[in-house]
Amino acid sequence: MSIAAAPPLGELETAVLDVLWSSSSALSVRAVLARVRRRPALAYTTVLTVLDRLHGKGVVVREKEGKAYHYSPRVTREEWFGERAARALAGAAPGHDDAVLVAFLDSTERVDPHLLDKLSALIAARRKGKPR
Amino acid sequence: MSIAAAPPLGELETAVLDVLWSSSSALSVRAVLARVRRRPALAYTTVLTVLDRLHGKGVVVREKEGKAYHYSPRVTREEWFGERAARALAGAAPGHDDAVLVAFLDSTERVDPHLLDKLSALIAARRKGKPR
DNA sequence: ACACACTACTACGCCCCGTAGTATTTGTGG
DNA sequence: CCACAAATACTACGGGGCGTAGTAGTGTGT
Repeated sequence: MSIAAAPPLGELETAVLDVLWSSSSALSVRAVLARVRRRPALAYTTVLTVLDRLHGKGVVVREKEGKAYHYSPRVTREEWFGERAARALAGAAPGHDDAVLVAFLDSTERVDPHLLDKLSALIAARRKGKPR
Repeated sequence: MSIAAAPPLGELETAVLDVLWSSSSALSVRAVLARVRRRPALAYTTVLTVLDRLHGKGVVVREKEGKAYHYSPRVTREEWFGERAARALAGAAPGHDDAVLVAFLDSTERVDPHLLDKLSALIAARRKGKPR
């Protein structure tokens, strides 16, 4: 479990989420506002709305800290992207042969040849780690 | 090369693309209309518009076949999904450590444990094939 | 040349997102 | 315990994409 559905996010939403990911602790609206560099600067309420929507989507959690809410991501950046990639791969075709995987490897290699090495290494390690 | 940016598609657009992928040959608007089962049935022009937009996005190609255009996907379903997954993985973090990959493997395993086996096998095969 | 089929252009409502103003609540200092 | 500042909640609006489709234009066969 972990991520429900990972809804597609807008550009500002992603930027805000990125700010949260970059912080080690939960942030208030004002803190997020200060860290999102935009020209011209966003209104306080704009950031509030974005955080609220993110909260509504279940992407971030919040808790009252004194008088203000502090927001933090519900999943790590790694989980977020990892989940996305896995979904893209698995959602390709339920009955799929290996073609999708081959295409995936092709694309991945094109982007960063080292990724494949890391992947196979990690898979191997995982097998050793929990050989069920 | 191959895919430019892979824009996000709507639900109907995906369905239409799916019809094209399911066909071995290029299809006319009417042919697509016949294969997209919807209740109530779509209008001819609706399918036309969707195909036109897909064409505008560079997702499908078309060529005149007699008096009508025949449409076909520009990339295979495998390339499409493979590219998506690769992008999701690589786009995670430019300076990324292995955490994203680990998360990716976790999610993948959760969805279909066999995928990991296939992946490592394919990577291994690829190394043999072109041991550059 | 004319009918008919196909394409191109135009349109409209809905929903999401960026953006932000206004109204309401709430914590805290005095 | 009350007023006030700060934060939140509610509301809004324009733009863009998408589902949906009507109407106008164009080409081809007979």
